[in-house]
Amino acid sequence: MGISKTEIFTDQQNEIALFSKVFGHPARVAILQHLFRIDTCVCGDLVEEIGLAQPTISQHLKELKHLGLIKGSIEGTRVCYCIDTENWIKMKHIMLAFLNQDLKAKADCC
Amino acid sequence: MGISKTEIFTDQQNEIALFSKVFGHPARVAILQHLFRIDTCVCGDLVEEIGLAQPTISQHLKELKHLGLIKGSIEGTRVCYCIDTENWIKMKHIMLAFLNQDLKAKADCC
DNA sequence: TTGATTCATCGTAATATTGCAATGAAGCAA
DNA sequence: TTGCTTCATTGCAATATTACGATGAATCAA
Repeated sequence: MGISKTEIFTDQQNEIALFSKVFGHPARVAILQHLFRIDTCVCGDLVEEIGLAQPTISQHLKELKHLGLIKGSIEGTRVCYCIDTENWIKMKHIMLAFLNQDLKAKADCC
Repeated sequence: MGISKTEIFTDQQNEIALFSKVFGHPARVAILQHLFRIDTCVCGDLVEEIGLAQPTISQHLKELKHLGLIKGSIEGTRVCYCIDTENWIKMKHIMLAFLNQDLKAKADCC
C-alpha cells in the first residue's frame, strides 16, 4: 500500500528510518557533500552543481530542511544554505548507535 | 517521475543512497536490530517479532539479502537468517565516511 | 502417500517518490 | 513603475514502494 506501518515500531526505529530515507537519494547526498566541501553558505549555484532542474533541487532542499539537517537564510533574491551542524551531530549519534551494533555482537553463524 | 537519475551522480553517492534506502523503512531497521540482539541465526520467528504479514517480512528480508547485509541458510522447512558481518562492516565504513564529514568542516555560518 | 509447516513468489491495490514545466512571490535595478 | 533574477509552489505524469491474500515449492512426520 505504499504506506509504512510506523505505529508498530519504536520511536528510535522510526527515527533511524526517517534519517535514512532522506539519505536514500543520491541528489540529497550530493547536496550535503557539496555543502560540507564548500564549508560555507551556498547561494544559488546548487542547481548547476547537481544537475537537476530547479524545482527538483528545491524539493530536495525542502526535505533536508524539514529534518533540520540544513538551514537557509534569505539574502536579497538569493537563498543561502548550509549544514545545521548541531542537528547533524545529533543525527550522527543516532545513526552511529545503529551502525555500531556489530561491536556488541559476536559473529555471523550461518 | 519516480525514477532517480543515478547516472549523474558518483558511484559513491549512489552507494550511500542505496544503503540508506534499505535502512529507510522501520521494519528493516527492526529486523537488523533483532538479528544483532539475538546474536545468532534467527529461524522463522521474525514474523511474530516484527508484526507484519509473512509475505511482507519475506520481501524486506529479500532486500536486505540483496544488499548483502544478511544471509540465510535453509534448515529443513525453516530458513535461518543472520547478519553478514563482513559486508556490514564494509557498509559501515562507507556510511561513516559520509556521516563524519562534519569533522573536516568548520561550522555553520547562516 | 497425505497432511502440516515454513518460506518464497505472484498479483494487485494503495500510497509515496521523483522530476519538471508552468506559475507565483519577493527582492533589486533602473 | 517595469523588467530581471532567484527560489518556492503547484500540478501532473511516470515510476517505486509497501502490504497482503493467494498460491507454489520444499521439507518433515506419520
